[in-house]
Amino acid sequence: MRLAFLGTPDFAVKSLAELVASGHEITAVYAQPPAPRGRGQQVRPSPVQAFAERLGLAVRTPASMRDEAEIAAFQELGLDAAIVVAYGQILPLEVLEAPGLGAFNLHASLLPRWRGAAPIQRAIMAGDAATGVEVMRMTLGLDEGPILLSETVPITASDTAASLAERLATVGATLLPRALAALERGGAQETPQVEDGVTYARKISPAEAHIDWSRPAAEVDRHIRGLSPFPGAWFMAPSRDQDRAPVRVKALLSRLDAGWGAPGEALDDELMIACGEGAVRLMQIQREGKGVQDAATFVRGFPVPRATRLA
RNA sequence: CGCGGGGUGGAGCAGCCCGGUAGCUCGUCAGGCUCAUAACCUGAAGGUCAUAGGUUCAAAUCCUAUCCCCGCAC
Repeated sequence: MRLAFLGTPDFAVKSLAELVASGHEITAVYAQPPAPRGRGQQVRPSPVQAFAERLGLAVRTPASMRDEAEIAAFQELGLDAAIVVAYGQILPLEVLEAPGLGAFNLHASLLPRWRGAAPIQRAIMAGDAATGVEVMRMTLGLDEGPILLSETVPITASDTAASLAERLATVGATLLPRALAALERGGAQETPQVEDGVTYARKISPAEAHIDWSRPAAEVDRHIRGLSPFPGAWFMAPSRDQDRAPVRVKALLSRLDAGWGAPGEALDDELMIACGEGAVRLMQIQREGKGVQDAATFVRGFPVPRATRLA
């Protein structure tokens, strides 16, 4: 089929790769414009753009798909279908209706649960036992279109947003060629979303990343894993010298542990921290301005002895 | 010229502000203890303190330049 692929981050790269591998003609790849990123704030292309260019695909990076000329150019492509995976822009109706078969989106949740921007993080934070990926037909409403294909993916107790996203991206990528194959032979079944159980996955705000040790350990643990690695749940740890300012530290991986104490109190020398109920053990740590370290390495250079109070 | 942090024995860090040649936790090696051990005890090896200049009686510590590394809200 003659396709356009719209996507931006790493999550979308596997999908594009699968579509290419399954022999479809990728007429154009759309990605968010290159933005200043990383050290030196150099302008770098997004993962999808970089990948597409390596394959020699035509890439367009319009600032807005609402632009008249962009819409016209898109309509000129003569597409059978458009595939959208984490593109990062709301698409106007003209774009959704331009391809003969329509536009389809890969979404990382079991709709109608977690419509919106941060479904993976929200699913972990909410303690969902499973989530999934779905291919749906795009409509004007936010993630409200009918579902073509769906695959459930369990969430484990050691999943972080990163590890779960990795699996979802892999599974999701395999769904796209299947959906297209069904569409091609006219056998695609589109099931409207149920009205019940609609939730919205609000964008993660930096403010909510601060760990509240007074919450139950299960919640703290999910909070840490759901926000890992981005933006990273954090807390303040007192410096070795008392007269030095406390240090901001991110917890990137944790697990539940058995222990009780005042919220935020270290219950041993190895980062078992008391919560409102129970305790968590921090497994992976990142100090302000530093790289990621496992707990043992971190503690060697930054002791957090029993009875230390974290905030 | 976007911003910030850093380069100290194999690892992670302290020491630098208030100059006087190096410390902590771990690892390694040897010996001991133990039924045994990643546990414990004793001892040892291992560092031109990123590089090059400068100031000074004296620099990891102050000044200058260079190289390299790390982190920046999707």
